[in-house]
Amino acid sequence: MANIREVAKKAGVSVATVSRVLNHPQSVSPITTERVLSVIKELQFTPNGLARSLALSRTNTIALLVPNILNPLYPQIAKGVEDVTHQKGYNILLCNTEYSEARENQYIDMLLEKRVDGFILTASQLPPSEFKKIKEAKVPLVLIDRDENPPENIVYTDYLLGGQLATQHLIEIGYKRIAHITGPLHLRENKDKCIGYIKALEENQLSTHENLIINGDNEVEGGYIAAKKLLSLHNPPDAIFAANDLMAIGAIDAIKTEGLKIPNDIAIVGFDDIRMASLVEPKLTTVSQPVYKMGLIAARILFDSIENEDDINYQQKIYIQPKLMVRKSCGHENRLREIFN
Amino acid sequence: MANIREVAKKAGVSVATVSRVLNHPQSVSPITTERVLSVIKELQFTPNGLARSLALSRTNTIALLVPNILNPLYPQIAKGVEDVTHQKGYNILLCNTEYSEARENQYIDMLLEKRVDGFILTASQLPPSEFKKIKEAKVPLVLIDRDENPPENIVYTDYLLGGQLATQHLIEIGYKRIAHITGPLHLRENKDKCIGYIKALEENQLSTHENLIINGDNEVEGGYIAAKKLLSLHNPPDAIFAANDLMAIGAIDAIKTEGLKIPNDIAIVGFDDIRMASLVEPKLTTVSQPVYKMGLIAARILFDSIENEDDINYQQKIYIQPKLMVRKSCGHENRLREIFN
DNA sequence: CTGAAAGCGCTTACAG
DNA sequence: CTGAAAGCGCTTACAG
Repeated sequence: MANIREVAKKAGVSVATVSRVLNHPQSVSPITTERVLSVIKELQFTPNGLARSLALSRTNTIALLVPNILNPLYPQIAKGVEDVTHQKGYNILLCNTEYSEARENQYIDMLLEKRVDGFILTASQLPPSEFKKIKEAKVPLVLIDRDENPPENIVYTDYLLGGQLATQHLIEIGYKRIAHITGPLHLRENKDKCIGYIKALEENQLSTHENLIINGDNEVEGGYIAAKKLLSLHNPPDAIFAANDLMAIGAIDAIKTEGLKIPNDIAIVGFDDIRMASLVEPKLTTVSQPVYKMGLIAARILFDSIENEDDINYQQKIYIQPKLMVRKSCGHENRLREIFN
Repeated sequence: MANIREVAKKAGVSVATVSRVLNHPQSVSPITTERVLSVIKELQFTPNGLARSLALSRTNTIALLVPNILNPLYPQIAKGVEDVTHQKGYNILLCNTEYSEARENQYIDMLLEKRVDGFILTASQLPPSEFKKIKEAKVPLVLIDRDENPPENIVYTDYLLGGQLATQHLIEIGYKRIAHITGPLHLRENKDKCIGYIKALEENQLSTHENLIINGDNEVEGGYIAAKKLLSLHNPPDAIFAANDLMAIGAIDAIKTEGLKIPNDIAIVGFDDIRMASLVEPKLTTVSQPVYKMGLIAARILFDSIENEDDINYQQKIYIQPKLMVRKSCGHENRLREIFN
């Protein structure tokens, strides 16, 4: 492949001039520019971005780490990030951490070597000490749904509020024995949802029952298994709040296979509002977070940091308000009817 | 950030030795190695991958272009690619082309400048002439579901067979007026599905009706709209074959809002077997392609090419056999009962 | 408006 | 086992 030297030679100019034609065309005479451009075309010269990045200390590439691209949440975030990134002329290095701290760490090292201009970490598992590597390399960083509250740029959904909203809604409809299927509890977002759930119960003088709180894995299968367990209780719940939609959908499946009706026999509320939520039967009442927008926002914050290196110590913290999407699975219609009768 | 020169100085060796410790440790004396390693740790030296790549002409990065990461097919492909890629110590640059030839082109130029070691293009829209850019740069390339049959490495599902399988199945159950909602017809895969559909009808002496073939957009919404149109026909179909599951799910939604029962009033078969397919009500009969595996295979072929540069002219072509997943939405159970009664 | 030259930070063939 | 030096392919401050 042709390099800048060959272009310069063939055009009868210095490599400096070729470089200027590419980067600061206004500083080169039109005649020269034209000549160089035609040689570039003739030789099909594609400038070497590695050399360029090495000289400029800028790669126009950012890293996006997600725990599991198969969870429909993350493609939405990725899309949000990409829409900003593309418009800025950047590329995204995408990594799946599989919720593994080791893999996340390993990827961060690779990415640091590749000199990415910034990081967006979602649901990061890393101990704060590990962020130091990134900070010391002076690479801007944005955390989405980090399980703590470190001194970094963050975009965080108020999951505690979300858990409250879901539970409060079920309480208002009239349910008394509300179960909760949690996500993996080492992630703060899941702890927060659970705390919100308990808080709502307590605020309404409802007692919490330990056997009504079951751990799930954030997957359809986990929701299925958890719901089966709940249904086999001596005193089964009359409603379930699942910490994500995937589990809620698994729970719906389990409930149906037991021959029970939703919401008549048991109500269910999810979390995330993935597209599937409004397509299952009955349509799932769930807590919605603007995931695509969170990707957008995270990317914008990241570029803020990239473009203002001086502000390295200025952090932006965005807290997202989740919203309840009332559909069919919570049975609010039936209950209203009961009340009116 | 420390560079290799500072490490060398502090360790009292040459930069060559530091480089060797990093890349060929067996060629350096244990004592020296240890000393260098400790300085590396002390200085928190992170080797500059750009410089390394520039010297080696290898970036350990491949590009993956998808038309729309929000379509659940593509995260599965991405996962397959990533699993191989991670194990090889490579990273993925992910790009969303939005089915736009311009955007795809633009990304390919950026990626070529960044000197990626290989490309995986899914559902590429590019005219063959554009592949030349990649070929001339001698960058290995694998196409997944490319809309033609170019002289490249390809992984292609036999969509024509898939279309036949779906339609044949409906015919065998006993349906006579089978409609087809197509995907965008400028993509070969959608043409192929449609041809398969027609072929199955013809092979069974069923006539095709132009108004039973409706264009869709591969999205839930498009399926919804298309189904509405079909239902409003003077002589509506008794079964629908949708070119993808998203549209099939949209169609199910439309059919339900019309107060019709699936499959009793009208049957439906989709394509792709996305996870949602087995979670909607009724569970969707669909044609399955092993998408994750296709990602794996594509990545393996790519690494074959990357690791055997000499074989640049040797192309692998993998044709994937789709499989029919019979569930509830096609009504095969009801029909069987009819036959037995 | 243009060129010569230093610099970005690595790797490795060659010589010892 | 180790070092000096050339090379990878750019950019830009400096001088003209």
